[in-house]
Amino acid sequence: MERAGGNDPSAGGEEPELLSDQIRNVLTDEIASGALPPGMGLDEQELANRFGASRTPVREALRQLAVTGLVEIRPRRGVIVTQTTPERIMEMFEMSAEIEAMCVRIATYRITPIERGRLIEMHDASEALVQRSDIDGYDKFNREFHEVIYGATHNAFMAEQALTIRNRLKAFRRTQLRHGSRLARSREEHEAILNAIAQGEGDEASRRMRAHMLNAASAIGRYIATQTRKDV
Amino acid sequence: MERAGGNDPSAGGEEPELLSDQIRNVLTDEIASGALPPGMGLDEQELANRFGASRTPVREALRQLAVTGLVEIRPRRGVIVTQTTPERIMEMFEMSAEIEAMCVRIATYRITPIERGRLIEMHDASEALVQRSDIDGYDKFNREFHEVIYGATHNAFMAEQALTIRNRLKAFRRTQLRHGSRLARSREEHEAILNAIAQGEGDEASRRMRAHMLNAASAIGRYIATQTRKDV
DNA sequence: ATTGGCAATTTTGTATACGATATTGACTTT
DNA sequence: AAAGTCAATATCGTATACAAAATTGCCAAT
Repeated sequence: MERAGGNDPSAGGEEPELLSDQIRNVLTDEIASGALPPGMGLDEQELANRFGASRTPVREALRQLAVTGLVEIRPRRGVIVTQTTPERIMEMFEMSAEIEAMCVRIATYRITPIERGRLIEMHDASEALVQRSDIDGYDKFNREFHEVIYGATHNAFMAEQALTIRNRLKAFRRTQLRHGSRLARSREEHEAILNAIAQGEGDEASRRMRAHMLNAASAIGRYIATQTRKDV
Repeated sequence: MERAGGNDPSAGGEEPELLSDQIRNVLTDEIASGALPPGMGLDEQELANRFGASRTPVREALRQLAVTGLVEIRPRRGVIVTQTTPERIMEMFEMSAEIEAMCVRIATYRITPIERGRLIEMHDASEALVQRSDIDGYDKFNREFHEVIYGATHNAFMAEQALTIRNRLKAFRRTQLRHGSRLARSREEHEAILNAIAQGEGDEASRRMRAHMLNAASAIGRYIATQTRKDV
């Protein structure tokens, strides 16, 4: 999606940060983090006051979030944080798993030695994180690991889409790797994937990636099943 | 993307059509159809005059289109229709092919007899369209055919995403099936896919779908390669 | 003739204003 | 007492107003 869902203040061009963009980014984070829970109504004037701005940039931000699906706009009835049912969350996780599987399959056939080297290097370094049970550190590594794979598809559009979907799931992945055991398992799965890549077995890498993603998702799924029951 | 890129005036709820939504839909179509060519600047006041509205709803529409990637906003420097390079178009086609392949694979394992019956029925009816060389008719059938497959994944989120990507490629698929021969070939490929589905061979259906999509894309690719060279 | 800088103009980004629709609460009626 | 109706209020959608930044055109200087 271009620089869309974009928290992308990089891109050398040195573009000015518009108020509406800042507001959009803050709201994105707050929704993803759960600070603004699903179903909560978002009053334009109220948000405007909070940000010290007028309704105009707030409105623009909300409209953009609606395209992403983060909020829902009912004409003349206000904006609410999208209520995501457990079923839909599971659908999103499945989609995410399939996308990752797709990416790794293509990446297997196109990855360069340099990229593969970087993956292996990152993977090696991750062992220390597991032993330290450094959850936040592993989380960061994990994200980068998957992003390198996106890049190795050498299809920028695909990489963007994959990242967009992954980001969209961030809100629900929050509670994910909170067990050290999952950390170690995750790393083993990464290794299995890397082996398949090294042997040029795209389909096998794809299957292992799908399993990897669904393993991660199932833990969350059990949590969500109990957690979101309240507002369904 | 929810009801995002959404020309979706259905959804029983009977929501009022906002000016900003109407403008967004019109602009979407005009960009997709090429009436607003890539690189063209979009002046807010000018558009407002054209639609007999003020700048406010026009701005909201443009901001939403930017999220989709149809237009590009350079802060304080105006809005232009996104310049899509031939490379990127090919990337989008590849992504589309992979998504379709992914969907049909999952659909193979989950499709209901009723859904399969509908696919076969549509496929049978399409023979007449081929013989008549009814390109527009076949185009419509083709879209529905693929949408039924999306639905058969029984993953609404996946179906939405697939449709969003497909719609986004509409602009570049315009010149596609302009040869009767491609029409017949397309139908044969559909049949091969249906056979794989019938036998429960998800991976095979997936491969055939990928080939089907890439066949369609390659014809366009050759066209685009010559056509878009002007503005690169 | 070309390039550099400056002023005028245009256009964007944000703020404010206004009309219309939905929501809320009280009151009446059964 | 419960339900329906109507008025008051609040909030949304759009229009207009204003300030800041970028583009454009002109003039001068090399």
